[in-house]
Amino acid sequence: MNPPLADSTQDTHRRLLEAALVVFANKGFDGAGIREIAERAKANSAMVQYHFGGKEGLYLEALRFAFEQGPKWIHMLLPPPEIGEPEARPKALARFRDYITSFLQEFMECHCTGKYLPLEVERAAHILWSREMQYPRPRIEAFIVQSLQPFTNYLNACLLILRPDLDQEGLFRMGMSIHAQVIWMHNHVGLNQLLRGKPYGLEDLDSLAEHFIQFSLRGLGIPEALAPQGA
Amino acid sequence: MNPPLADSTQDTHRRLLEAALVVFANKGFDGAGIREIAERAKANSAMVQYHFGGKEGLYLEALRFAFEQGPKWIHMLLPPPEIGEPEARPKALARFRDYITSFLQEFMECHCTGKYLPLEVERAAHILWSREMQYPRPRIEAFIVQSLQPFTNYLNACLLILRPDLDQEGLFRMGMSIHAQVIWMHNHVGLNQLLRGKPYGLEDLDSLAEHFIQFSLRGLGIPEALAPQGA
DNA sequence: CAATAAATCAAACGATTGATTGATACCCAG
DNA sequence: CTGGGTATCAATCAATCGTTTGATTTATTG
Repeated sequence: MNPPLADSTQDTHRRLLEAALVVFANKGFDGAGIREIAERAKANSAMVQYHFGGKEGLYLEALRFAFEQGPKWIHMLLPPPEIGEPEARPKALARFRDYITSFLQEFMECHCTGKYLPLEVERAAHILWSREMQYPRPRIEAFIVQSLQPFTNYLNACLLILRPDLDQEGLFRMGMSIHAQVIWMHNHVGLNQLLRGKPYGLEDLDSLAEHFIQFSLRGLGIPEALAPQGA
Repeated sequence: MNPPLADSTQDTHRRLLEAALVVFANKGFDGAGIREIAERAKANSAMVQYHFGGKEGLYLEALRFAFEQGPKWIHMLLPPPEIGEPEARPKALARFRDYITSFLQEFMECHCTGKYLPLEVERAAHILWSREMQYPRPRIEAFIVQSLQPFTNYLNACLLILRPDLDQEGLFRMGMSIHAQVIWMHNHVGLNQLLRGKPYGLEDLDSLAEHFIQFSLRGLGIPEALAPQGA
């Protein structure tokens, strides 16, 4: 079945996926043509039906493929502290710093250099991700929410300790204000470049992360939050 | 020429525009069909070529139409204070409050009730706006930046006074962190609803605006910013 | 090697796309 | 009424769409 398959078998499958990622990202679902995708993948257009059951199937698989890239890094972070844990507060503060930094770093590394995939493909994955986040295709919504769950959970766990006085709605709004900032970087690369004049690059990573951290900690109303380097 | 034209003449023109707004918003440029737009507008599909020179022309005009709705309210606000002006600081603070409040109010009123146009059309205008902001079509970029100029200018004028110590890049980042929050509300209505469980409505307007204002003022590092009601 | 299955391909299918055409209805000035 | 410009319409155009087909090549197995 799957494991012992030869090279070329899974090869066109994979090539189609990567090509689809790029073309779908550049032209959208309706704007992209199966023939163009197949041509870029150096495959026959009929292979789309053979491997994925059609254009829609290819799109879904490409999305799944793109979304797999995302939540990997968050599981590499130290877990946020539990509620009753000793030293919970400074730990939560450090985890919060890690979260913002890693989010920005992962995104910018993928966007500026191809970290996991060819640069073009990786960029396409980001574009598809953010596009579906804004206007999820029908039947994708549940998948989107599920893919975002690890992120919202991680941040929420930190906030729960940093601001134990807030109710659920208050926490949600804080999370919104914080996530909005980093996701803005993620979703509006082109617009940022237009407004700023020059694009952000890897060299801006540290200072940008520090800005978002400081702004958010102050916004959160956390008194102890001044040293640039957390534990 | 234009002024003395009869009813039905400009009528189909307008009907086509509104229908295009909705269909383009729902299905994107490539997903939308001329025939569907014409049918919704109760017009012949050939009228698209006659009035707008083709599908692309209709899309551009629909965008222009949608974008005209936007920058109206910002010119109704009191102008931000000049640099040397007396009382510049408290004035800038008040203008900042007005800006955030009006931004959110305008958007939510348009989204929840149709303020200027039929609700469906107005929602479509917002969708088109945010979509083009994220992935501007070729030849649209300049138009986008130009449409956003009044907003960035207004906020920047306030920040320039509230944080005169910051350099250009520092101001840009503050503007980013602030705008990201309110535009997040604007661009991710559906996602917010999914994550929160229930959608935001007009009844949340005041408390939401207050949250964004407080969070941003704290994030800005402004000492005097506590009273809910500004001058 | 032969045989079965999986994978690939060129070609063509029907449907739909945006655009075009030529005729028709309308309106206002002469 | 007549003439000319504007607006609308049904019908049609070539092109492209996603999909299907049937033959062919490639890989796997007995």
